[in-house]
Amino acid sequence: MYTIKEVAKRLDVSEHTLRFWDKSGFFPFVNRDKNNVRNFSDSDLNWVYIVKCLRSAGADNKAIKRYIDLCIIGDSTIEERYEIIKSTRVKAEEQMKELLIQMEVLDKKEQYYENMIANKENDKCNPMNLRNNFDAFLKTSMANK
Amino acid sequence: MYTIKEVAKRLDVSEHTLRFWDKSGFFPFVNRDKNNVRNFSDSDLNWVYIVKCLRSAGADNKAIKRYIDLCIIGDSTIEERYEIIKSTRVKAEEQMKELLIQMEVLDKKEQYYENMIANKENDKCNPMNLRNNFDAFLKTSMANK
DNA sequence: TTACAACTTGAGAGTTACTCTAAGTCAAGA
DNA sequence: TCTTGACTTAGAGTAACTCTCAAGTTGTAA
Repeated sequence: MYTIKEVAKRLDVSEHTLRFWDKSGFFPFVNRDKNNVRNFSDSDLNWVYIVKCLRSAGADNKAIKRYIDLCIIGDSTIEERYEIIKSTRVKAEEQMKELLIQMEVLDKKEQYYENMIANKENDKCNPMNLRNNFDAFLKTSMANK
Repeated sequence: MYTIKEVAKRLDVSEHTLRFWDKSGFFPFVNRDKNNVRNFSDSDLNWVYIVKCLRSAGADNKAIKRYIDLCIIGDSTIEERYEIIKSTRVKAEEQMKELLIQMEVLDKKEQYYENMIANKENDKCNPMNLRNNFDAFLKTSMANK
């Protein structure tokens, strides 16, 4: 059995978010002790992890709630649950593709700046570079006004 | 030259979001015509794309604004810009890793449901299955009350 | 020339999904 | 007994959109 703090730590989801998810009806099976404190079982932990996966793969909270409600209803809802999972998977794949392209763009930018910084270091004694630094200083001073 | 609509279409960012980004100071170079209509040049388009990359890679709007302000100041800010790009890249990589694991989880779920659905089809004439369907129907009826 | 359709604009309200704060309950240790 | 710390809820605050609306401009068709 796990407290909300332990679940937060294990699954890297904030306690705030876990309470918010609980309030949203995402954890219908989590028990409370006599002081109303949440007691997460191993299977609850698994459940929370599924919610996390769906969420960060791109499902919105409405879809997640729907999925959970369908799970509670039972076997007759398998097709719709399947559709929710499938469309979430598609969203995750789209995210991945976008991310891959965007990471390449960032890589190029990173390299560009690395070159700039390296050249600056090499040119420390170059009078033109001092001139550039002075221009940059002027611009900065003006921008800070 | 492109209108906001064309930019929205080309870069798959809504017009609303583009106006919001403009209001947030993300497009300091975009010109307007005599009727105050935005006129995006090719280099503006590129700029918007960089903003999009930074955003979906995980930079928040504050960091993006900072990055843009640094670009305007000029060469003296290269180090800080480099740090922003680098940390955004790290965020993108973390997102990727998470997404990969989560996609695997979704794949397994998807397969599980595919099996369930396939078995259901095969067992149409099995009396036990009819019994299960009836149970599911009862549960559904109760849940809908 | 007028009417309308299809654009654009900014202001500001609404939404989603957290994220944080305040005020309170409870149990264990000094 | 006091204090510390973990938990609780309700509700306010925030980020980043997302949408609605009234108003202005332009092109075309009657």
